[in-house]
Amino acid sequence: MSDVTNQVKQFEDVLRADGVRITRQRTAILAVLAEACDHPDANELHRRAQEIDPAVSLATVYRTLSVLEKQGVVHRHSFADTSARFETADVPHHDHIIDIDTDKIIEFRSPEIERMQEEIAEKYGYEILHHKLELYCRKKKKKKTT
Amino acid sequence: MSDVTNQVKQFEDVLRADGVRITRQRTAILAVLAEACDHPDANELHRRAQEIDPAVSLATVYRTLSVLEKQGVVHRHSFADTSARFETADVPHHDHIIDIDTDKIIEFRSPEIERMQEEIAEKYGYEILHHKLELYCRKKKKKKTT
DNA sequence: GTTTTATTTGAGAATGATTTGCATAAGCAT
DNA sequence: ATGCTTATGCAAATCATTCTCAAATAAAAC
Repeated sequence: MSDVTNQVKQFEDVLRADGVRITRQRTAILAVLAEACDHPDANELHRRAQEIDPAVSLATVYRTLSVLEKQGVVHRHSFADTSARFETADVPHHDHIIDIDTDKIIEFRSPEIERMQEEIAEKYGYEILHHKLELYCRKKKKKKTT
Repeated sequence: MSDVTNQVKQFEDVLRADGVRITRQRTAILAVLAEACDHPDANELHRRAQEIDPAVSLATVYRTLSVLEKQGVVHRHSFADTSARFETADVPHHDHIIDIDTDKIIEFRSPEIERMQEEIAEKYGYEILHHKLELYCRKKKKKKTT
């Protein structure tokens, strides 16, 4: 059984455990999310989901994404774009470098930064539920600048 | 001369230096931004600007905010809300703790975290143009939980 | 201070993303 | 299979934001 199929099953278990019904369209959307290695927006997810099952409407994509976000299965991002972008929440937490020229997104982890975040929150009497760290960057030129 | 008046003049100088015209409505919007200690959205800025000068339309607020952002006079944020929120860029850079229960926003600085961000970007061959660090938090209970 | 000229403005229409109402379809516990 | 409840599709509604265009007005030139 492929990783994707397996992951979809895992997601479905999480949902079922919370009384969320597993429908054809939700399975299709979960499959798309599981195999996406980028950060697609609702429209793109809709396009991809329809390749698996044409009976998926855009409204359902939006509704499903909200459900999945509430269940903690996906994360919603709003980078520089106007539309929200999504990714599965199963991978270990990471933050993002956004290449402002190419829109390419690089994921990175920094346990040290996260430790410091905890310290800061602690200082103000808060606990962190989640956080967002985005570095908007440009490739460094090696020699002469353009 | 009040701090606010003074700051508005400073902003105007920056704009003029770039050939941006100083209009009644822009002055009003700058004044509102200068005295705002929260992070208002365009609608709220519009409401406040109209108290100073009723001849400020919402479209102009949006247009002006775009100009000001381009000039580096304001920063645009998109926290959990749907609408963008703004603050003047004159204060030293800082990041935000967002209280998810009360929506209250606390500003903090961490030169150490910023140093680490630089290291990470460097590792990938990038230079950071700007960044965004947001901690979505909840107040810690002292004793028993609710 | 008046004229010139390019910008800026207000009002509302247009857009794009996301949500919602409602009648129908379909999960899932029994 | 049956019934109850939730999910779906479609289209209309919302929300934030941008755009169009004629009229107003800064700043520059006289």
